[in-house]
Amino acid sequence: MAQGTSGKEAATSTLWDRTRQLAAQEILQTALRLFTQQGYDETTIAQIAREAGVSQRTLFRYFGTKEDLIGGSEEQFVTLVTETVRNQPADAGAWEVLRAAFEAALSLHTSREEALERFRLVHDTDSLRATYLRKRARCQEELLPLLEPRLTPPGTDRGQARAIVATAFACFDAATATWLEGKGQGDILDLYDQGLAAVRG
Amino acid sequence: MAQGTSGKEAATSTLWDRTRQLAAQEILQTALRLFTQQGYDETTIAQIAREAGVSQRTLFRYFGTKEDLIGGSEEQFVTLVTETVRNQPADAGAWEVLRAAFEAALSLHTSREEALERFRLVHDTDSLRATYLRKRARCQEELLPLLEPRLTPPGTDRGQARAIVATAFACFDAATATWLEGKGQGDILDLYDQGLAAVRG
DNA sequence: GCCCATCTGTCAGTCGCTGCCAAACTCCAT
DNA sequence: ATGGAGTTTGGCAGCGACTGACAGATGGGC
Repeated sequence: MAQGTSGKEAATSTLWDRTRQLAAQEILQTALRLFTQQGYDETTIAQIAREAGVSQRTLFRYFGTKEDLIGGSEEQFVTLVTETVRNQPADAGAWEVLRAAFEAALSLHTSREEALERFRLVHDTDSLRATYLRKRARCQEELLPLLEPRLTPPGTDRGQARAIVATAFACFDAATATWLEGKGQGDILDLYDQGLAAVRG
Repeated sequence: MAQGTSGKEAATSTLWDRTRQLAAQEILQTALRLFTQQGYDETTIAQIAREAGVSQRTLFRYFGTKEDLIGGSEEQFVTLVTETVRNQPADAGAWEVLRAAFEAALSLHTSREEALERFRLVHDTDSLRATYLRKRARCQEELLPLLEPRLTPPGTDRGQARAIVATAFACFDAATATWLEGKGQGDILDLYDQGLAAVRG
């Protein structure tokens, strides 16, 4: 497909999978480059496929959706959040657990610059923002049963649990929005704490 | 286009506009009927246009997007919320004002059944849910400057204001979700109060 | 009745996305 | 290494949402 790989060190899996992974990476990098260069909506699948050296059909087999080309990180985000919550000590409260999950999720990004770029792309592109919000909503629903046993007043019902989770995510979103507005100044988690403090008096 | 209107009482505007409005209503009713009958994604624009007696092109001239066929109510929702907030007494606090806005928005629905049906459609259809969330986000941003002078601790900054607005909407969403889960039992506003109480408790 | 403005339908085209089929490829057994 | 089995790939045709352009119909003002 692309250049022949001269090196042939032993790999964990078959040569096929390695090629596959390489192709996926190539597609992803091309897509991200074009998105940041000329915008998401202005970049067509055809162009990405052409520049990545694959057919449109193959591209859609790797990533089922155009949004998936940038949404992979969101998928990671969701997975990491739920996983972190699951692995938290049993005596930790709901708010505490959620904060830890956000902290873990934020540590995914390699650099401030990369995080800023990606956040801005999602924040400014309507369709991407919509997809993110959708995934976030699903994540909240998944978190619900995990958090119910951690709620401090035992009389708390499902509806209230939902409100708590929704609030945590809302404050996280507000924090990232403010962080973006300030061009990446300060720490998102600090902004999250400040926002939550304002809410909970 | 459709049947000739035999009645010709004096109207506020020209006959043209009246015809226009009638056609729009016809399209809207047809769309809503088909959506609830066979689902949103399973209903094509072509089908709506055919059954409403207009061309696809005309349909798109009336409603720029398929989502607009059901999103009109959301547009109303957003408008009413911001307008209510704007007309609130100057000494009312942010939380108070937001609650009043939600209450006003909920009074839009004619009946519990209709509200239930529409909420469920938006809640269960991914694309519609995404569009609703997008509009909600824009609404939050518009509300921000209106609420900043109403925040009780004067040292509250923009980031914290954003968190408060986001939390209010999050709790409202949680309330509607819980309301839907309970098949419309109880009052959404009560659920909202309970959720917020759990958050701010 | 006539002209102008507006609206409407038709047509063609773009873009995201999917099903289908034949060719190319990797892998394994012989 | 050779053949067969299972995957993967690319090209093609097609669907559905949506848009621009053009020609024709329609209402309003004279």
